[in-house]
Amino acid sequence: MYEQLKKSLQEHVTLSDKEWELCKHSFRPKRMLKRQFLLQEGDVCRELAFVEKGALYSYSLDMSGNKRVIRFAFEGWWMANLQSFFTGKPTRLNIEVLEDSELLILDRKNHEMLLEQVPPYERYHRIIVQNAYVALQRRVENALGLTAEEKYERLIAESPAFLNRVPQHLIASYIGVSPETLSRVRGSYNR
Amino acid sequence: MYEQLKKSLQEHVTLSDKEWELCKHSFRPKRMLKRQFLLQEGDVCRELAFVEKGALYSYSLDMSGNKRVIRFAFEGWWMANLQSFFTGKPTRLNIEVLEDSELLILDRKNHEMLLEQVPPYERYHRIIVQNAYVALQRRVENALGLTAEEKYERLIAESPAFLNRVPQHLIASYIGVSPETLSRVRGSYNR
DNA sequence: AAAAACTCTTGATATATATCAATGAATGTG
DNA sequence: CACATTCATTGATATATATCAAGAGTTTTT
Repeated sequence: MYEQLKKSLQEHVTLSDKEWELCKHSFRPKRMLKRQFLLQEGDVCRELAFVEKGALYSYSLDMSGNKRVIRFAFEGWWMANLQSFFTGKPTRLNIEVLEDSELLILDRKNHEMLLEQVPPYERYHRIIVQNAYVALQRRVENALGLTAEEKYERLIAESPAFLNRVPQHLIASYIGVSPETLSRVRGSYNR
Repeated sequence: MYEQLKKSLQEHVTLSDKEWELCKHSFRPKRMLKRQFLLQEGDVCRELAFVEKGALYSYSLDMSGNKRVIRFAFEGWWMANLQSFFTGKPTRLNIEVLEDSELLILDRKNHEMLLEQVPPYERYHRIIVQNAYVALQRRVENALGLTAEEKYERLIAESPAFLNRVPQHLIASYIGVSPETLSRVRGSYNR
């Protein structure tokens, strides 16, 4: 149940057994089924979720009620709305379960306790957020000013794993094109 | 010369006098003039820059040679290409001086020394990157799927300071529209 | 097994925005 | 001060992509 978490921590920092036990017991396991919501628009995000198994995605709804996918999270990834988590303000985002999942939930109090008590945990978190920032910046570069075809090519190059696990219309939303356009881009690809 | 840096640190963490001295002396001051380059495409980013005074911006060049603005940095902000800084690989970005500037430069060795030696510095960095991540995610939301007019409205709402200090064509690039379109959006606004 | 809901594809049309081009204003430079 | 750059505006046109609409194939639900 905690394999992915342990693996993720060990990839970036070294923990004593005692530190690991303290981390481990700060999380609460939670199973969720496809289509369930981890967070809904208007809620305050009070917890961080670590994905042990399965897949989640977050999105906002535009004025016409269309989903605007923000990001996906698979095994070994974190998911939350950090803005709401840190500010305590209601979120504009929904987090929905894409595949039946096993999550490890960490509430704010425990998160802060770990940051204080376990220095490698704070280091881990710095590195994780750093990496997420770099990836996100790359995404901004790919979102602005590219054609639909270029966006799709870059997705294939940079995040091929998404293609097998995520419905095409969510991919379309993620790269900021309509589902029809993505379908046509893919169509012209096969010729 | 170190006012902004001290202010930025104190906003997020508490440092002993000794820790502050250690931080301070790890930086190297550097003056730069408008149009000079802090980093050029193909270079490896080996330093973090903190802006004491002035303004910088980073951008990549698309296939047609047009600038694609990634971000701006004013007093109290950090600037670097983190991807290149952490991986040691050559950057695709240019960092150019927008207004004559006073920078504080921190090389990788000193950065890592501070992370090790000064716990509040690591905490500061975690928080800074966290905040940058939240801001960047907001930007992705604003970049994808909005009309030119909506993008401009959100920029006014969220980063009004940019408008006074940055030429309009760079703003246009930053929000991902052509300079002509931005000009027209602004024009229709004044009526 | 039938019905319902979801997903992808394909076609026709509309539209927002890029592109091309010219002009004038503002700014910097020898 | 003349000259060259840079910058913003405006018009005409082209084009990529959204939107609207229908149908076929899947998957899910009852």
